[in-house]
Amino acid sequence: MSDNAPDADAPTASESPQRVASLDSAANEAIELMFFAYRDFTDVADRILEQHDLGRAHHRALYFVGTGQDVTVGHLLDTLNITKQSLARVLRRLIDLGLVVQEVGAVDRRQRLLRLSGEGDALLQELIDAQRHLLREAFTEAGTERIEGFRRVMLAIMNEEDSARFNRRKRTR
Amino acid sequence: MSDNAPDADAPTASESPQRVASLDSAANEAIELMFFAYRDFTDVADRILEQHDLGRAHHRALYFVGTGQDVTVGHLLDTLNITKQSLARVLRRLIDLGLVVQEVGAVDRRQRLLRLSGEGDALLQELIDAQRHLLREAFTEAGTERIEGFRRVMLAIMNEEDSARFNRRKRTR
DNA sequence: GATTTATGTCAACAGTCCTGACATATTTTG
DNA sequence: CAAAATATGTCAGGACTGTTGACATAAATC
Repeated sequence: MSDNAPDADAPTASESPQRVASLDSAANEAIELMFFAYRDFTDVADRILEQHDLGRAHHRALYFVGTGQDVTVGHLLDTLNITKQSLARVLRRLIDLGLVVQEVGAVDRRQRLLRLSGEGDALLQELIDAQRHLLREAFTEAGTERIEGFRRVMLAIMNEEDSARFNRRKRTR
Repeated sequence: MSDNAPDADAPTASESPQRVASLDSAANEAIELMFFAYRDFTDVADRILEQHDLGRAHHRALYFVGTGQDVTVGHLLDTLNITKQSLARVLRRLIDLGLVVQEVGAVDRRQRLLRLSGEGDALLQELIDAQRHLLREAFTEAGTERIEGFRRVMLAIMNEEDSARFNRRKRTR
């Protein structure tokens, strides 16, 4: 049997059984953390959306239209990872409600540039405020020095495509 | 209650504008972190579920049946926050497929105690493995010393009911 | 001019969630 | 014990969001 005495600071590639086990149990716990935290995070927005008879799909479209610049239908399809038809239904509703407006692209006239109307922006801000408020309270409760740990882990959970997109979006703004 | 450095969460009169602003921008960023990380986290399970023609709802039911003990229909309704009808459909499918079995409660014979069959457990393990693997890699990539920050923030994002349930579940196992 | 690209739309189907009503068996309570 | 409460199951019907595949138009590109 191999010696598995607790070697708390063995820094090398040698993964001690304990270290792997604790990584596993942290990961097991994290499966549930993801479930419950995400549910409650979306719930605060859902409550607002309900009042406007909109769903999560509308929220997502509104969000990425409102926080991006020169967002086209194609960009949105890419970001949301849904089909044209799914998006079309959602976008149609938002446009009919006057929350999103379309403009013919200046450079490429096939494109439809999407942006929020005043009303659309007001709703989006309401949604963002609610989630931002929840997260701010969480950061304060957890201790602001823990934000970076949260942030790095969340980034690492994303696949490359998404973290790349994420950084691209961040840089752009 | 508070176990923090004096400076970490002094919510007193001295909230500097900078501090609030950086908290806000961290929270803004976190809105997107939640979206992308959760999507990619669920994606690894979705790919497996697809092969069995099951959806996320089945995954959740399977998960909480498999990781709990003496799980009843009522418990599941409570944990999942869905209606009886939604659960019934999902559970019916899992039972018909032989992944979940029911037993009449020993103490209360109105209850139906739910547990996984061998097949059900095998599938659940496959799902858990996939997500655990993703999370382990993320922890390693982010640095294991950051797990605690992630963990605390996620716990703080949850509402009280869920963090209480969460801790109850943990203790129970 | 032919092809590709960006967008829109139609039809049809699936999964998941909801509400409300009603039925049955069992336990608890007055 | 009879009545009320509880745990579960089921039916009807509606809403939202996602899918596939086909087809149409306008504009850009080769």
